[in-house]
Amino acid sequence: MQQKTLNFFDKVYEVAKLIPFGKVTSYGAIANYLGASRSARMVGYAMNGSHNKDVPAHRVVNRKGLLTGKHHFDGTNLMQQLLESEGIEVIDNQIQNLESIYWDPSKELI
DNA sequence: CTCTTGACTGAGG
DNA sequence: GCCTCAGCCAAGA
Repeated sequence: MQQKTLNFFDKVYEVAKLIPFGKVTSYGAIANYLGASRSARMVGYAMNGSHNKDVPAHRVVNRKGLLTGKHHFDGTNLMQQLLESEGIEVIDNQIQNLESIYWDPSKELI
C-alpha cells in the first residue's frame, strides 16, 4: 500500500495522543518522528482537525515552548489552563521548564 | 495548474 | 537575546 499524505494527518493525531500526561512536545519533534522534519508547519496545519479528534493539541507547542496555537482553542487561555491542569507551569502563553517536561517521540517513544 | 496561507524552524544581523 | 528573512510542504480557492 502506498502511504500518502493522508496518513500524515493521522500520524500527527496518533503521536499527539501518545504524549504522556504532564508532558509537551513541539511540532518539529512530531514532524521529525514522521520523517517530515521540514513539515513542522504541516503538523500544526493538521491540528486544525484535531478538535474533532481526541488529540491533546494543548500538549503540542512550538519549539520555543510558546502556545502559538492557543488562539485556535475555544477560550482565550483555555490551552494554558489545560496545561496548568497537568502540572505544567505556563506563564504568558509560554511554558516554563520546557526542557524538564519536553517529550520527544523519536527519542522517548521508540 | 497557479497563488496564498499557515498551530514552524533555522540562520543571520 | 531579540527581530527579520527565507525555506519547506500541504491543502484550499
